[in-house]
Amino acid sequence: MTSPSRPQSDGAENEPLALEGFLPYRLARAAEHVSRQFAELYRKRHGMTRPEWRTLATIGQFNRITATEIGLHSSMHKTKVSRAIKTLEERGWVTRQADQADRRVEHLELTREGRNHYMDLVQLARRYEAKLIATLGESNAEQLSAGIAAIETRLGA
Amino acid sequence: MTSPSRPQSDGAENEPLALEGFLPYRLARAAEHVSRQFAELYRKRHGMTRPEWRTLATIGQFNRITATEIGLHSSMHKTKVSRAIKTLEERGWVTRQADQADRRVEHLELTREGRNHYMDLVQLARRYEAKLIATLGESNAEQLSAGIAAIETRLGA
DNA sequence: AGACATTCGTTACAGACGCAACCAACAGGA
DNA sequence: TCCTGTTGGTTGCGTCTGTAACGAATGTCT
Repeated sequence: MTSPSRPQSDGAENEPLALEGFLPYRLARAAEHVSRQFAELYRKRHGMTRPEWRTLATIGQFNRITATEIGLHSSMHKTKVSRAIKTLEERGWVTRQADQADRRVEHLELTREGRNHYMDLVQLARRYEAKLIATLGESNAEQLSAGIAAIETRLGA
Repeated sequence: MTSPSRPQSDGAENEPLALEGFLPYRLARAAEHVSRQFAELYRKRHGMTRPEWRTLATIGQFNRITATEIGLHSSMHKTKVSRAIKTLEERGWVTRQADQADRRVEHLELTREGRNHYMDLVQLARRYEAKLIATLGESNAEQLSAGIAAIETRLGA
């Protein structure tokens, strides 16, 4: 197994990189696959885009929330949030309420119709997640979750 | 612990979904963070975009390859690949060679300058990956890798 | 040969994206 | 009060993206 002409500790510095084994690439690919698959579900059923789904999910989770807070909680740029809110409002799923103390702020809530969609969407999400975990296997899913958790921990820093 | 009014197996069907605990969201967020962080490195150093990095990495890995094969290997849409090749060619990092047998096909190779950038890029990638793994901790990184592997296994299906 | 389907790669187009600039509103100090 | 800086949210603009359509070349079947 020894290879005198090239030390094993070399790290193969002059050899090509295997993209398929490169962790950032693998992570991106896996995430995109899952995202696409799930997005296809709510797109077909509710005609929503990814920013819209995240926005609706966040408002539904907190009942009453501002645009800035949505961005923070769902990791979206404020322009994405702004545009998602606009279309959700035009669709009659979300209402804006001016803040009396600070007139820059608008509080967002779901309409009855918006809440109906939200509740259906939550079921859809739970079913997809359960199916995903079942497909991967409980053990693999837990490893994945632990790995992501490590990244999340470093996200603040 | 019993709760007669709502069975425990209910799965909290009528309760809001915590976005921050939803696996597809967590995966997407983690991947985007890592991608952004790494992209910042090769953007600053080589002025490359993500599709360009993947394209260069794939050509470098195989020495001689066609556009379609690049798309397959790097999980990119053919229009992305086509545009990335175009800019890399304009930059003088990639050359095209017509296939004699099938004139639809073009074989791509790196120029000397392209290979220089590629080799530097590979070092950059290896360093980033090593730093990432060190940051997460070997154990967490291995769990992440195993979780991703489970998704990759299901990617063919 | 001829007709039809498929493949390789490019491009026109419409939609989505983020950056930067912006307006309106607040906050704080002089 | 005035001046300056900050914050919430929107919008203009250039860029990137995927869909669909395309031209050219090849393969296949009759």
